[in-house]
Amino acid sequence: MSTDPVSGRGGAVVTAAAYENCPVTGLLRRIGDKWSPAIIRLLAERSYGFNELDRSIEGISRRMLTRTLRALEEAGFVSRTTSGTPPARVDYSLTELGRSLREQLFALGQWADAHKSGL
Amino acid sequence: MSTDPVSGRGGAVVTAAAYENCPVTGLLRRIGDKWSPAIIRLLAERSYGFNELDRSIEGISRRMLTRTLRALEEAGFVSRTTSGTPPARVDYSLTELGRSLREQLFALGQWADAHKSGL
DNA sequence: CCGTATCCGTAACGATACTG
DNA sequence: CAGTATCGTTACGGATACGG
Repeated sequence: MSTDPVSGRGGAVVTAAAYENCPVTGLLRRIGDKWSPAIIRLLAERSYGFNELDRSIEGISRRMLTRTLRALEEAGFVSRTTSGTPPARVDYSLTELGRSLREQLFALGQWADAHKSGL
Repeated sequence: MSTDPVSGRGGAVVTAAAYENCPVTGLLRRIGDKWSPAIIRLLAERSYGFNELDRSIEGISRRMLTRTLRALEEAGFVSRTTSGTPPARVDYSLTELGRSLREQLFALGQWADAHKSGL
């Protein structure tokens, strides 16, 4: 049985404790920020350097790029590997978990595209 | 071909215009707020009244319940039907689109449960 | 029973300048 | 190339009180 309130097996009341630990809610809040989808989408094809990502996502600031990458890394979706002395080269890529997540988002995208709602 | 940047067919650069119109991003930001998942989860089983929802979701305020319901209604996921004179009775339930979304979230929940990441 | 109005604190985000 | 530091603005969310 799932511990997930959103999976619908927690009784008739959504308790605060169960909701905080809900995997779906946690996931949605993590990738529901402004830039995570764009980063995941790009890294799905190949690995990127920092400035390269910056240039590839119109409108993002380096500050938010750093913060979002760190968050995705902490969640286990993105891996960061350093290489070389100055000029430093850093490689960002999706982990196995990240690629798995990406497939889920792709499926969600198929659905969203088919069911254009009030967006 | 999808217009969705996250679906991965928009070229090597994520433009601001394409990103704003991205169905996945829009969807994630809409249901990635604090209370939408809880509401959707409850309404998936049956329809609820306002105060009934309020009591069923521990920690939510009436203010946020109202705002979240309005947003979900505007997106087409929730329907709101009034009935009767004071004391007014209002029924909230999932639309067909909302039930469809719920299934997607359920699938996402299965995945999240199976791939416990750094939550 | 079903909300709205107001106020306030926190967190997200953006702009800019600076560093190894 | 790959970031950090600082500052200001805006969005999100909670508390409380009031009205239909």
